[in-house]
Amino acid sequence: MINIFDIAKTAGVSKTTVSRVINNQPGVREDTRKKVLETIEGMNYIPNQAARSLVSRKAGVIGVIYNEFNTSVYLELANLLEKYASGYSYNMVFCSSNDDFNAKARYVQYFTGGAADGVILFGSDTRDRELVQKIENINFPLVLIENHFNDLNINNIIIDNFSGAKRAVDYLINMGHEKIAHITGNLNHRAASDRMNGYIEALNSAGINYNKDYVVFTNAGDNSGAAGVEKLVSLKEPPTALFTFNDLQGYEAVQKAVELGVGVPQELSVVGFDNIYQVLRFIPSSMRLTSMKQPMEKIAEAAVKLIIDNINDKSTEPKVLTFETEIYQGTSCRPLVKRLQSDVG
Amino acid sequence: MINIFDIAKTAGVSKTTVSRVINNQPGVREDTRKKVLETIEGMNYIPNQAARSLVSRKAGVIGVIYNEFNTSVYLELANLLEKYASGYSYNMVFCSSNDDFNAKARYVQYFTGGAADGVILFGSDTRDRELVQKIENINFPLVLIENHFNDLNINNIIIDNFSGAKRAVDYLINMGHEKIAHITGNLNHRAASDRMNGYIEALNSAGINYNKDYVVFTNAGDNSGAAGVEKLVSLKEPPTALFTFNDLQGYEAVQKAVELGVGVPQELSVVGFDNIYQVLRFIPSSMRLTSMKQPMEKIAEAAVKLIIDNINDKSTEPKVLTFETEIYQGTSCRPLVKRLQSDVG
DNA sequence: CTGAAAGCGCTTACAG
DNA sequence: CTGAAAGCGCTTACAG
Repeated sequence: MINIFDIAKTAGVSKTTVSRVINNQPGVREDTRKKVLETIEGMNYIPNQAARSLVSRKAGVIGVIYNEFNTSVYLELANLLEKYASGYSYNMVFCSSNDDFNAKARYVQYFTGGAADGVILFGSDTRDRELVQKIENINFPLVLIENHFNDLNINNIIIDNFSGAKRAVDYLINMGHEKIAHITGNLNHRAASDRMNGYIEALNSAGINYNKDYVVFTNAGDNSGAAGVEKLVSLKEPPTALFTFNDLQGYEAVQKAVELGVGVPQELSVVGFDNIYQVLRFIPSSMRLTSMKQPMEKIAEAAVKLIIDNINDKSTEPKVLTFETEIYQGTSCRPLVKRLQSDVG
Repeated sequence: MINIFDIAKTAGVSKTTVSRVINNQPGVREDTRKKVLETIEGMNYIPNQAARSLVSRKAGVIGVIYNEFNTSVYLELANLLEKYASGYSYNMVFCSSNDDFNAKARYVQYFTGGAADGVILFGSDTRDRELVQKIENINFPLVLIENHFNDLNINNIIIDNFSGAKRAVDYLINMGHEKIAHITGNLNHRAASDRMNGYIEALNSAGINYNKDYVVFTNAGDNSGAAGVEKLVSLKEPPTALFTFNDLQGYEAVQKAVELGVGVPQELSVVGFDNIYQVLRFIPSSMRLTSMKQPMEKIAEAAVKLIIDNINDKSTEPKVLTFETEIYQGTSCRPLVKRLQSDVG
């Protein structure tokens, strides 16, 4: 393997000069620089990353840990993170723990051992607490995205699920709906309980009574949206609108409702959460679910800024940034008023 | 930052002994090992990755470069690569070039500079040639997946698009179809021309004449499937079956055909390529496209094995491994024979 | 503008 | 079973 000394010898200069050229530092005569660059090019020299970061004490890398690479709104986030990091001349590298705690611990050790200058931990997993604490113990730059260790006082970027859910249900209420159902996620997860509470708050604010028949508790697993809507439409007084914990349940609910002869949006308006369609936009579909959309660009920008600030000054106070969702109006909702009028008329 | 010397001093042993413990090497008395481990734990010590790889000349890392993280069948591949690498005690780290050549060059430099022991370059991009050659010049372990620099003699894992396409069209022929159309991809790309040639070969083998009206040339862009099928169904003698370059076109074609009053599969059978549904399986849909499926597990396993073999022995001859696709039978095809019989009856 | 020397934090022979 | 010493390939003061 060819190293900086080989280049120095061939170019007839010192290692120091080669180093200056590699790092684009000033104080090298133009012809010297040129000669060195030619030698580097000619000998296919690539500076050793390990040696560089060992001595400079920085890797120029931000590490991102995912639980899994899957088709979700957070896949888009990866590309955006890279884009913003690139603007700060940082490399952004990703890994997937494949939902294996040991693998995640391995990647944390890898990054915190100096392979990265900071770590972004993405996604919610209560088992992460121990790892998060380890990272904090060594005062290693860290940003969480969508995680909830509120007691830990760390950089965290979160989505305002409560307000988003309230806004979703307000949207339905403003369309004249009062019989509004909710299919929950796993209420042990913060996102699910927040969305559930937003649903309740919207009803309360509008003076609509909470009807326990209209709330279907699920763990957000496969088929939970379909099973949920099946229960709801079989009620004596079925709801005219439905807010689901996420889009998967929303799409499932739409499909199942139609199968059962309940038209969407004619007889049932549906609002989901996440607007996953932005990831799936290439899949043609006649139905576009109305949903709450997360501001991915802003999230990526903030995450990168936060981690870099933390890298540059390790004594900064941790920040918690909250982002609001906005409604995407698809084709799965319609005002209730008009139907009542035409029924009367 | 606390280092191996701090641990050695506190534990009352030498750095060498600490190193042995860190690396699980034999030749350390059990109580010594225990004492060292406790010291490491108590002082939150994490070995410096840069120093380790500088001296050991290995990173324990395989780098994977994507053009972009997006919702495709190759997203699943990422998780599988991690899984297999993990089995060999390698970390698998990923990066996205965001389709920016400079960014890709930066990541190549990063990995080949010692941040990784080998690189897997994923996806087809003719601009990659220069980078591939650079990596080859320094004899750095490299595996391409689905790329086609046939002249370069490098490790490559490819899908047999020709045979796959032939098999797809054979499937339609065996159902009694003869009027079989094809919507192409961008024929400048190897995958597209191979699939096109497989289509032709299937027709030839069955003694069916090539009908140029049945072939719609596209660049596989948005709406190419919809536009293609629109042309086809307006022919005097419209085809009874369609093979599309990929699933996106397939799904588009199905939807557009139905919109135009052409039932799928009643009046038109459609076969796609890639079986992207395995990535999208959570999206409920009443239609499941029949498609050619790539053996992702085998591809991931082979890629990891190939790169590790190359890391362990840099003088091995490059291998080109070809994988066959298999048909996934969805609900978008049906035999022509039955319809003819019922038409007659 | 250029270079000699020290040192980053480890692992690896080597010696005992 | 344990440790002293050399050295991996760089960058960073420092000196000139």
